[in-house]
Amino acid sequence: MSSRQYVTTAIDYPNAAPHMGHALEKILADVTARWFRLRGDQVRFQIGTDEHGIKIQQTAEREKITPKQLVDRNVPLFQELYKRLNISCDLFMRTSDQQLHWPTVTELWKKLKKAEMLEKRTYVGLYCSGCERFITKKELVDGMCDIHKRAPEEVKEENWFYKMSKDTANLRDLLTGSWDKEQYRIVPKYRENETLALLDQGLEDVSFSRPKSSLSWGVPVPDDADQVMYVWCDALTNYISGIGLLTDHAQPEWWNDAQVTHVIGKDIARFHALIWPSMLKHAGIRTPDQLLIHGFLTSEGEKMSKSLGNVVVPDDVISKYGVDALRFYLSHEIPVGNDGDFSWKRFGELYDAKLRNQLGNMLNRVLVLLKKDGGVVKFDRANPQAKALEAEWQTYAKAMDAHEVHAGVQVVTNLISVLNGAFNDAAPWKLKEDHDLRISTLGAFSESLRHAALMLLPFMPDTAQKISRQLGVPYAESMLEKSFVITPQLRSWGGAEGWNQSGEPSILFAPVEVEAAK
RNA sequence: CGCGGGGUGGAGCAGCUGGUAGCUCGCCAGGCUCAUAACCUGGAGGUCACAGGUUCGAAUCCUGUCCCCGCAACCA
Repeated sequence: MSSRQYVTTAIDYPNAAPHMGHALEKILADVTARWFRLRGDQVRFQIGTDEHGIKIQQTAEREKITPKQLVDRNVPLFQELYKRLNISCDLFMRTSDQQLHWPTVTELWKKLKKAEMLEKRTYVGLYCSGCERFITKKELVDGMCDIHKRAPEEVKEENWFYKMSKDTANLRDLLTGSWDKEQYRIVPKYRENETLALLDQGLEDVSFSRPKSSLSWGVPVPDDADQVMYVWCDALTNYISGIGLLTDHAQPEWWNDAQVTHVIGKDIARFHALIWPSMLKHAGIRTPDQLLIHGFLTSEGEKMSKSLGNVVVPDDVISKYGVDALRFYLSHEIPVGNDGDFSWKRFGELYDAKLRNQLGNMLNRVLVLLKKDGGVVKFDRANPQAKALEAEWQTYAKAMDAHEVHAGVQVVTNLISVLNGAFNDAAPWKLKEDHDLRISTLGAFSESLRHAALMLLPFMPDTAQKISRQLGVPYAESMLEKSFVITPQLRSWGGAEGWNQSGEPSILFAPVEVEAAK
């Protein structure tokens, strides 16, 4: 296990406001990054925006502003959302950043050219003015664009092409075995088959640039004033421009001596699995280690779309239920890789059942009784719960290491459920005569809750801290720092040193009014 | 034969490196009363889409069939 971790997400395309899908990816990546830190790894975590391209250019034209003005207006929407979501990134990289991003991109292009992977060709394609893009022969129905019912025109243009077809065999080796001793793995495993199927068909060379006349908003191709880079060399490169590779301010330790994890959506898996490692390899840079692929979100069982009017804005959810409830929902409900659904009804159910009635109430039951007895935290070293917790920690860590986030969070919800049952059996409120037994019983439950809070730290950092504060755990104030580590000591029974007094109980998750059905 | 995902008790889902079918909500009956009208226990309810096959044994692997949904239109 590497002790240095570099985690990235896909960079978002800011030609519209962010929605729930963006939140899903960042939260998944953040949970991963936080888990790495908590287990003691050194972590660098980067997100950002992909700001170039034809769509941005067109949207800007429509709104009669410059592309620069458009992105400068929209990018803060993303940055503010991620701040609210508690995304613990170290850098937010913008591809329009000419100081940080462009030098690496330009240098990478030069290297690929020197490696003879780039070649200028005349591209002849069928252009549909309705789609405003080139379409393939396969998409034609009776020689017409099926969407706009009109015949496309044949258009020629000069493009730089990247000779990816040469790497078909190498990439298969990389993904299934190794290529020059380097390995690149897709998680979850079943997503790998999709990519391998593409390899079976043989890879085609990919277009890497556009004439300036059709795309002006982007990074200029070096030594070719008429061409602007297309998305691949520009956007993918953010992962290494963020750490300055190929420049004089490079921090190569975050690439060469780290485990590199790219967190992305299933739609762009093929580019990250194929083009990206190929580019790196030919530029003399090692390939990444793993691709963590998540699915898409539907809204109330249907595809999220503006025309259906069911696009869920993360801010609405946060305002109503709080950030941690959203982080919990997305972590708990959606197995990594699978598609998931956002439903207000389900959200409310989960909030009430798991967070309010189970977790919040459990904490309150213990602390209120404890307070009546003066809040002294004292418990026996030997306790049946200690053994059980050890097993829970193992299951939890195993799930988290395997990026099975939903399984990890379920370890905690199960634990809380078991505690509620055990609390009923122990019935400390009935132990009126036996003061010592009452204290040690309540102490043991407090200790179990301390562990639960530690396990919740990657998913719901603020809540984890609130619980710890209410319990009066001495390390509560420092547990949100990036340097905080869940040591073997901390995860052992009675591992919180100097803890002997509980804090003030308060409501963790308040009831939320459910609006009448519309 | 485009690619892919899925069909599991009333609803929504997990399980799918094979061995008595789990979870949340809802329903019924008890218990408790420390707690956020919260908590706990028990129960009713499923031939795990269908048909074959492999196996001592399949929701879980293989083959075929039937449905549903994504990807090509803002959108991860």
